[in-house]
Order: sequence, then C-alpha cells, then structure tokens
Amino acid sequence: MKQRVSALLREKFGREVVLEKPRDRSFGHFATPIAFSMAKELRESPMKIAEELASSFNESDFFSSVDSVKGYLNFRLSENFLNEYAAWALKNPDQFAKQEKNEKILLEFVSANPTGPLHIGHARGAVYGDTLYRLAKHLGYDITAEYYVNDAGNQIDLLGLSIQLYGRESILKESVEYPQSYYRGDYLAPLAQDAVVKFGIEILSDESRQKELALWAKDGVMEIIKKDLAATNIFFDTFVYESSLYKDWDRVMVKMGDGIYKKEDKVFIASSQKSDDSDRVVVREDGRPTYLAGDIVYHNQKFERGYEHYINIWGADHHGYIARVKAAVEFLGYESAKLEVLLSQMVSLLKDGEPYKMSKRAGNVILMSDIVEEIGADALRFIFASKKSDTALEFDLSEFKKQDSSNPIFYIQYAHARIKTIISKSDLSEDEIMSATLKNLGENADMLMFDALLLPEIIEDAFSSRQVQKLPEYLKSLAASLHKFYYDCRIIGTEDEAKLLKLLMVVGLSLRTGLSLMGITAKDYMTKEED
RNA sequence: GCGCUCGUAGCUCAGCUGGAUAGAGCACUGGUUUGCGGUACCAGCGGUCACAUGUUCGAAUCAUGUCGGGCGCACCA
Repeated sequence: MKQRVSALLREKFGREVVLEKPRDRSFGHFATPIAFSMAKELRESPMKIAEELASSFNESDFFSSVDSVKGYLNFRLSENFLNEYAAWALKNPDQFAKQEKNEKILLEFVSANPTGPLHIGHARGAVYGDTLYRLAKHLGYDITAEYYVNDAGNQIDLLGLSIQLYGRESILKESVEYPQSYYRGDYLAPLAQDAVVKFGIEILSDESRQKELALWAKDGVMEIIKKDLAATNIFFDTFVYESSLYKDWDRVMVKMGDGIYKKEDKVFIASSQKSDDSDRVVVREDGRPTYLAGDIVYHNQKFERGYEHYINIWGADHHGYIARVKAAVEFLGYESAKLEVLLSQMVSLLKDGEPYKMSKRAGNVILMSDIVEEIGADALRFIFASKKSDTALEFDLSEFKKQDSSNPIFYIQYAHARIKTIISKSDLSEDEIMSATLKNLGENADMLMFDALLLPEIIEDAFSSRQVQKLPEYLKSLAASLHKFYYDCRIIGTEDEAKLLKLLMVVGLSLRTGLSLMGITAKDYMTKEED
C-alpha cells in the first residue's frame, strides 16, 4: 500500500518522497513534508508549494483527496482501492502481506554451549532470532536458521568434570571439593545416572575419561536445549558441530594466506591489519586451537556454502569479537560486509518489584524453562520481541501474569477473541458478510480498516530495520483501535452489520497474521483463569 | 585508558534514515452505554527528551564535547 503510494509519488515528482503518518488521523492516510524540501530550491514558501502540488492531483482511483495543510501534503486513499485490497486479503489470507524477496540468508543464533539448559539471556536472543526468521520467511527470503554447537574446547572437559563431581557426591556419596569453575544444576542428575548405566560406575572417578564422558553427554544436553526451544516454538533448520570442522583447518590456514603467521611456536591471525586492535592467537604452543580458530573455520564453511547475506545474533558481551571474525572473513577472501552481527543485550528480571531469585536447583542462573512455566511461552516471546534487542532490559514477571489490559499479550488476544465471538453471534452467513462492500464506513471504521491493512508495511519495515519490536507495537495499537471501535459502535442488528463484520474480519486477519509471525497462536475465545 | 552502547513521565519502555501539539503501559485520581464478553472504554495527573555547543527553514532524532550507567578490551568459551 505504502509502496504503491510511494512509487506513484516518486514518478510524479521525480524524487524520493518521505511518507509518514499524519499528525492527526482526520488529515488523511498518508502525509509528506515534501514542500519543505522543495521550498529552498524553488525559493517559494512551503505553504504555497504545497497548495500548488495539492491542486495538481486530479480525481483518481487511488486518492480520494489530496490536501495541503501548513505546508504538509495529506493524502486520502480512495474507498475503491481500500475495498478491493481488503476483499483480496480476505479471499487470500495465506498471501496477505507476503512477498517474494528470494535472497539467500543464513541466520545463526542461540548457539549456546552444549553444557547446560538455556537461561534467560539465551531466551532473548532466541526469540529475537526466531522472530526475524519468521518475518524473513513471510517476506519470501530463502533463510536458514542455524545453531552452531561448540562441542570442542575446555567447556566440554568441564562438562565431563561436572558430571563426575555430581555423581560422586550424589551416587557414590563421597564428599567432594568443588573447583572454581564447573557446571551445576539439576539437569546433571539424569546424565550422571545414565552415564553409570552406560559406562559403569567407574566412569565417575576416572579423570582420564572426562572427555569421553562429555562427548557422550553433550548430545543429551542438546536434547534439553532443543526441548527448551521447542517449548517456545523455536526450531532450527541446521546444526553445525564445531568438532566436525577441524579436519578443514590446514586447508583454511592456507586459504588465509598472509593473514596468518607463526611466532614463538604459536599461530596468530594478523587481524590488526584490518580493524582489530591487535593480532590474536589462534593455535597455542601445545597445538590446541583457541576459540577463535573454531569461528574461523566455521565462517569459512558458511561462506563456502554460498549465501548472499549472513546474520549472526550474539550476546552483547561478545561485541569486541566482531572485528576479529570480520578480519578473518576478509583474509579468507570474502566481503565482510555480507556478515551482519546483531547483538542481544542482557536481561534482568523482577518479580513483584524485587530481583528474581536464582535457584540453587537451577545452578544459580535463571532458566528459560522456569520463566516459560511461570508466565507461558507467548508472554515470554512477546516481552522479548517488544523491546529493542540491543539495549539492556529489565522487566517484572508479575505484569505478565495479569489477566487484563495491562498485559499486552492478553489485550491483543482478547481483541482477536472478540472478533471471533461477534461473528459467531451474527445470523448472517459468511457469504453475506463477504459480499458486503467496504464503503461509506464513516470516519472511525475507515481508520480501523486502514490500520488493519498496514500490516504488510510493518512486516517489511520490522525485518529490514531488524527492529522486530515494531510488530508488537503495531499489534497493540491495532488491538486498541479495535477495542475502542467495539465500544463506540454497535454492530449486530444494525443496517451495516454485514460490512462492519467484514471490516472486523480484516482486523482479525491482521492480528492473527501478526501474532503468528511472533510465534504466537491467536485465540478464538478467552477463558478466565482463577488464581 | 581505549572501544562499543545507553541516558525520554515516579517505574518499565516506544519514538531516532530530522518534520505538524514528544507517546504507551504501570502507578495515582475521577468517570462510562437501558446494547454485541466491563478480561473493555474515556478523562485527569505527570516531561529542561542527561547537559552544552554546532548543522538546519525545522533537532528527542544528525555532529562534537562533558557528565552518568552498562558491556567489552584472554593463549576462557
């Protein structure tokens, strides 16, 4: 809709035209301050230019009016156009707001180490990534969701150690001295028990078998992680294992050319030649690769697979790492501009105004699964999708347990349920409703319909700006318009019943489509929960 | 110290590719249909958009600086 207006104006004026929402809805559907920018070159007052521009529009199928107000141009779309667009959307709900972008994108996110269940910080990145993924799919991108499994390196040994410690204490009843770093939490219990069944009791005490134990256990941990994700409606297309990549290391080193050098028996990447502060070690004296080495082979593999664009979602504490990986990508002979790194910031939780307590049981972190259990997957997704991902966030769980308009997810669901209910109450058949014409609706209904038809623009904007919070913002305001309209305007039993119901169907379609892009299923009726 | 980032209502946050009177929810105060789900709606209260300078017809938005918060600056992952 906006694209069409924009294209039409670009052709008419021969320049890009900024379109925005009018200050006051009664002004029209779209507005542009174009007269201000033309004022300077034409040496005329903006008001006069706007008036001349406004009068240069004839009556067209597209605009019913074009007015100038204080230098702004305000456009009103014709009823013909809106009616046809709405009718098309209702007939083709699966096509509504879709596009065919086709670009091949690789989206890597979560990629938490396979050493324990996901915590609340992972959840934010997970929701952000999955929402981008859903938006991209809807826009027709050929996008792949990928999880990189760090199953090599120290953290794997640490997992083995942690299972042994847990088993020695709880199964062998030894008194165990805990080192400074190890993993803890209830999830170790079944791993320790299964390990005993599979390997025998001696696996718990034999330090030389830590790695063997961990390499077996990591698959179990990955199952836990996948379960956490699935409970929030998040699924991946591909999993890439770090351990499977090192066979390519020699070849990748050669490919890096001058980007790599040896010094004091260590291998460095000359990342300071690019935008990094200093060169980094990639292979230690004893031959063990560093964390960066894994990412170099991984990114080489990504680029060899041939995508047009790469998006990584990382925790914000890794931001200093971006320059190194980009340097490596360039040494490998690829355009680092194709690699886009998005950051997901920390989350602090409150409950009833107090900091949320981390439980010993969980290993002194806040588990994603605990929060899902407490407020539900829908609310969790909604919260994380409604805030800019790259700024720190603090929120109170208790707000999302309420069953009223202060809980945005509830508010939107209720709007959708109201639409469903009223349509089922009407005596009119679906054919009668669908054959109504959406014209002469009056100001309020007209604006409601326009709002509902804005979804395609919102989706496109939310994805291309990577600002997914634009979608929940939109859904909240559409729900508010619906509730207000419902309150102000009686529908059943009036002359306009058919066309008003049709209008509500359009709103319902937008709400439902928008929610599904957030991984949330729209409800057809609400049930009151008792505390 | 260097780098990244944030600072908007009492609280949690939108708005930031410059545009008309800076928004929402919570909290607080008051109100609402002889009717479709009051799980809703409306109104009031509340702001030096951290501060300063600059660019511009126009700055919460861009630039520079200052102050304040967070994060990072490993041969850890």
